Amino acid sequence: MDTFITNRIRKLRFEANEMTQHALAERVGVTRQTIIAIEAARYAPSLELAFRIARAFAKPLEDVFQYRADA
Amino acid sequence: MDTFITNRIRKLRFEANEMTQHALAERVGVTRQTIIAIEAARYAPSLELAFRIARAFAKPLEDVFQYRADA
DNA sequence: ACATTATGTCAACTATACACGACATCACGG
DNA sequence: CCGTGATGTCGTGTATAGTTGACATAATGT
Repeated sequence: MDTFITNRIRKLRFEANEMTQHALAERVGVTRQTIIAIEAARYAPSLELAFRIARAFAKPLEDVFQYRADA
Repeated sequence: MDTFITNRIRKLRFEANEMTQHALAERVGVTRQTIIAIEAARYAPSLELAFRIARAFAKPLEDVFQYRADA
């Protein structure tokens, strides 16, 4: 169960000139705690937020978030 | 403002041998009402469900769901 | 005329994404 | 030694995704 969504946000933040969680949060319009929770995969973002995060990194969505289907 | 996610589910259902809403719902593990609401864009699916729907059509996620960013 | 299938609506509920404030830790620079 | 920035936790509250059951309607078939 857990969550079936993984992500590469932390990696992409460091590749993107070491963008901080706070900076990313501001860019995509959520709070710092939300970015922390998503990075830690405590929960998956909404589809809309996933799109905004992917766009913040100028990457296709499936490059940032992966779905592992062992349902 | 409404929702910023649009989708091509209805079109893809008919292209996929006229798959019914009920059949799609079963394939992705949600109820029929959920598919109706998403098709009608009354709300956006979760990221996880979006991945499952895209996979049901064997399409990349961004082929099924679009984000329009006039926030 | 009746049954069935596909689509849609409504209301009440549960689960979860996200906000907000407070507080803790660690690294770094002055 | 102290301040600040970056990361993380906890608790509580709100918004929204998704469920369930009931009911409506149009289209098709027998």
